[in-house]
Amino acid sequence: MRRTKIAELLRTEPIDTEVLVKGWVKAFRNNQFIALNDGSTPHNLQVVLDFENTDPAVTDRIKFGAAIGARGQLVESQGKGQKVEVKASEIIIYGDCNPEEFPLQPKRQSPEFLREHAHLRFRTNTFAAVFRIRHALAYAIHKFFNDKGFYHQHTPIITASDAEGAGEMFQVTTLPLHKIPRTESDEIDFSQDFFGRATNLTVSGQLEAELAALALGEVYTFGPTFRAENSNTTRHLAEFWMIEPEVAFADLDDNMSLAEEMLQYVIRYALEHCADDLKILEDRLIEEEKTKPQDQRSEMSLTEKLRFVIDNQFVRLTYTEAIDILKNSSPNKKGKFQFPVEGWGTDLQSEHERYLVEKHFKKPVILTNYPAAIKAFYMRQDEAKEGVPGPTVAAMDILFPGIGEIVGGSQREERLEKLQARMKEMHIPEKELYWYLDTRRFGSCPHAGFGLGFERLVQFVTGMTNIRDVIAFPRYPGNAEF
RNA sequence: GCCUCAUUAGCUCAGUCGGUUAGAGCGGCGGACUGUUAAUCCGUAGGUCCAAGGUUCAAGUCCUUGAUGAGGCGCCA
Repeated sequence: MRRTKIAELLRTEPIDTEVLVKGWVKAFRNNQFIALNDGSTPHNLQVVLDFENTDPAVTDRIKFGAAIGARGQLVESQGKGQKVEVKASEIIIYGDCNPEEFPLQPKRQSPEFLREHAHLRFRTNTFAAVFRIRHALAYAIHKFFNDKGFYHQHTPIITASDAEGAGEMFQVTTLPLHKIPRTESDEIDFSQDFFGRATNLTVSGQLEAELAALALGEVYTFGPTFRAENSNTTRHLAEFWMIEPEVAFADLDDNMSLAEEMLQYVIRYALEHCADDLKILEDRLIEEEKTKPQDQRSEMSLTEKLRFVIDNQFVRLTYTEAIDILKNSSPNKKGKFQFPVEGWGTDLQSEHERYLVEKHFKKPVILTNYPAAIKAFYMRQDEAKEGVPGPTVAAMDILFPGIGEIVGGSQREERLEKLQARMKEMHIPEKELYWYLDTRRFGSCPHAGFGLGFERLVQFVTGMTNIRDVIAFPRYPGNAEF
């Protein structure tokens, strides 16, 4: 007999048919009622035993966490709480689960504890919901771009360029670490290394994506990204997944519109396809809120927050305008900011970004046209503008409540001379990036793109406050377990 | 990397001013009940108080150092 998934069974409700279900025991009540979950849905199926006619050797093995199968008649439930249930005629034990040794318990456990048991946390309602939503978001991203005519590109994970300036890199080598070969001038002799040169794990697929965009028109990457920064926060990982669209013949406005449309699309997709999982996470957050003092509770529930983002346009304003708002803000005047807003030219602190997003506008904000001095070499240089004290670039950062920067992007500098001048200023060796500059030499055109931190998106949609809880096996300083 | 806080039973946590035998809820185990919904009821076991050193007649409690975890900041997606 073929196994029916619980999701399908609950969807079609084939009453009075013989079914076979398989899953993990979530609860065993009254020696009689098994709550069974197989991961296909957050909902459990109730399996009812005829306890008087079931071998005690079998019932003794029906423990929280055990893997079992149940064959029987699907019938209308006599109890409240579920429409249907399976009257079991046979129970198959696949895998026992000793409750004295199993770290999980049928009760709330802290995210910190579960993180230490990340190999088992999929079994919890919360994490099962998170990882189903993570999948749905990944799928929605591919669907969004595919339906718009974008081509998914796989960019290299091992790269020889260390000129991207996006952060510290992990070195990749096969040289023996206990006996590193040296040149005559006592430098590490990378000519003996696997690739014949120094290599690293990628910090961004952008530069390669640009090459593809300048032929295929509209492309995106969706791959792992590595940063060897010693970051200890709730929104940084050493290994994370990033989506990087790149569009030919697009300017900064097109870029912002694409990012906004994509974010709203995928959030709407989650609301439409993951309602039950979102409900679990929303209820979890409501419970958590109860432990907080009144003034620290959030005004909106999780789904209200998500609806709000898809129903409202993001605010677009320039860095220069943001500085004005911040300078005149009451926390700045009252000296409430830990870092007072000095003036034009310095980067915004996260408390400033949070003020703009969470207090002033109360919605996602796109900040644009940052000072050139604080942004990357490849961003397009703006024309001088009245009221703007210094040179700016066509950059944009999308800031979300609670998460901060979820997207960072720009229109790219397509003019060869301007790009070369900028690289010289920032001491980026042209020689290493000859291939990047070639796109500006041969058929260059205006183009733009951005990077979306996938885990930050998953964080926002699931309401998980720590980024380490939205990726199965997080990598961060001092931790590469599992 | 910097700052703050934490570490007590399997889990979540309480432990007063340093005082004699370290507690609760949940979970586990045993039993009762048998249409339950994190079932309920009764009983029961369970402790290297993070580690090392120090102060003291006396340390879970105070001090020092370290480890681990959390939150904030920086780096950024």
